[in-house]
Amino acid sequence: MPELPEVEIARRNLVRWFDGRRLVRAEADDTRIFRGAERQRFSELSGRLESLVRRGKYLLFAFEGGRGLMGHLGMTGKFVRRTEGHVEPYSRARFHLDDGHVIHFSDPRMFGRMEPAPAAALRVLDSVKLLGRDPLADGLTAGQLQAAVGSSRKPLKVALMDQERLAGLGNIHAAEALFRAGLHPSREPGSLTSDEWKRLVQAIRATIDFGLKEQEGEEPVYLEEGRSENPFLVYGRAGGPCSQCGTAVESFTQGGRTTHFCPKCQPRSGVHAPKPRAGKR
DNA sequence: GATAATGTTGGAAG
DNA sequence: TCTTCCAACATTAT
Repeated sequence: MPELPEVEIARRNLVRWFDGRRLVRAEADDTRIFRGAERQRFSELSGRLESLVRRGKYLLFAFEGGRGLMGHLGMTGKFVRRTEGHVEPYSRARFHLDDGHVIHFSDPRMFGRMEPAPAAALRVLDSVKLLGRDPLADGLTAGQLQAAVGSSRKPLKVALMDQERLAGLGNIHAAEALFRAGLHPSREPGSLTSDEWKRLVQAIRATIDFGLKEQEGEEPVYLEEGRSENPFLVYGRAGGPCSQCGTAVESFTQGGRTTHFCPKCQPRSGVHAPKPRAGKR
């Protein structure tokens, strides 16, 4: 369920877990997380973790000896640290460290991905090289946001989730950022005023900061796991009161994903009349 | 049982 | 060719 903040927390945890330690054995099950990649090269990884870079929702591992790994958590992937001998459910790949710990890549739905590649080649992997600016790693100004997203003719929220325009926002955090900015998800990117771009860039920062605070800790905490209440401002609150004005939060489908918004705090000004949707056959 | 879920991709349809 | 839509991936939770 990882979007930028969750992946960044995963990165920080991994850096901490690897700090001062050596990878003594890497092994992975034969599952679809490798897609077309060469799984056997996963087991060639070893030694110190020299760098771990996050680009959007992707993690780029560089190990001693120039070997590397691209990782993506998909919808349900996570890295957890266990002691040697523990059986981790849905563990798909494992890093055995020299301190008795095993870092598992656990992913029940296997939407995540692993691709071993020379460390120097990671940034030019097809899926990585096309990524847009990363708001946290690269910084983001209102002008840069406008340049990246303003030319899209898709609805604003869909454009924000386009990883080639802006890397890292997913369904939850795009909705949250739009709520914070008071912008309707269906706004046309080209119609935003410079004041609205400023509001949006600040909202994106606030959303990411909130997500980082929300997720920090030893274990990845996802919404459905032991989370007593929904920590988000609008996401998942359809039918409930808006946290700001009390109006009922609404939801609709956009770009194949469910979008939540407050009709009062996020007015439709500037929205084109909704295109009549073709009925399904 | 039906439905939907924090992501990405590939192919069909327009 | 470009854009849009949708199924697929595999599992859990409501």
